[in-house]
Amino acid sequence: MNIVNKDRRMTKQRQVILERLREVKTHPTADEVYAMVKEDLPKISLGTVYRNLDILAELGLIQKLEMAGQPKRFDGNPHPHLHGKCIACERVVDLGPDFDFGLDKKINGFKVLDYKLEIIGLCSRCQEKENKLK
Amino acid sequence: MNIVNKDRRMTKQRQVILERLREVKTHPTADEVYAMVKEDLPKISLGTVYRNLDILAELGLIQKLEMAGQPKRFDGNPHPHLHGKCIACERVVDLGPDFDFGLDKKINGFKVLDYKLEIIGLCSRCQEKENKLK
DNA sequence: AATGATAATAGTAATAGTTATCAATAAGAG
DNA sequence: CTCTTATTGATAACTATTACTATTATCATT
Repeated sequence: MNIVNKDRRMTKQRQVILERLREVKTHPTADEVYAMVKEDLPKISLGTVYRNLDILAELGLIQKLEMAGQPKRFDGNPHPHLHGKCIACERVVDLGPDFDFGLDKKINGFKVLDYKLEIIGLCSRCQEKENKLK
Repeated sequence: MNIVNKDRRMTKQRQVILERLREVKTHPTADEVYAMVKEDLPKISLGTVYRNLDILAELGLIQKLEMAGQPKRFDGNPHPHLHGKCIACERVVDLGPDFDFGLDKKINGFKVLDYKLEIIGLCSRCQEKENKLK
């Protein structure tokens, strides 16, 4: 594993968290990751999960999604892409490549360095359900 | 006051919270609103502030800003507009009218009903400071 | 393979922000 | 003025997350 350097060690816990997160296309919360990983490592502690999710995000191996007013979610795919939050089923789904919002430009004198775009709506699955009810 | 209806009463507390929030161009947190309002109503409780901020937002008289990973902030201006979060001074500043992102369209089958755009960068004040240091 | 420095762990306490509970109070319709 | 009940202050509870600490495990160096 190439994430090992003088400051970081690859522990079993860190490895399993990363593997598990990569296997899955949902965007689990720390609690959900905890539940998933406990299947392999029943003795792992929740603090360890939080710590490692932060470290893995810091290393750029995963993504930390901070949705407004909700628990953070984690994405095994580290490449930036757009996320949609379904108001019906509460799932967070991938919507493909992010917009090129354009960084380093200015809006009203404010220098844009980064941005977070959160799409809220209905996933295709819930739209179908909605249509059947009519 | 026209906010009064069969379910809502205009209490002194609610009134002061609204007035105070309207006077100010910052985007205070619930705690900060609490401090501001206590000047007029020393006996008000924090719970009352939270409750009324929610109700006022629900009535469309103010805006609740849910920034990713930070305490909620409140805006006395209920009209949608873009906000920028300065990474240097931590202030939230108004950036003028929001983009017309386009609602009810679909992205990859996902029906867009709403969205939240959060700009992160440097406010003009902090850019000046930065330039002086060079 | 054994050693040693120290990163990481499990378990738990602590914190921040927010929401819920409830008896007492007060808005405002009649 | 009276009555209904929304609202309040005070406080407990709750959720998500971070901090603390003695013990354990990784891994570079022997």
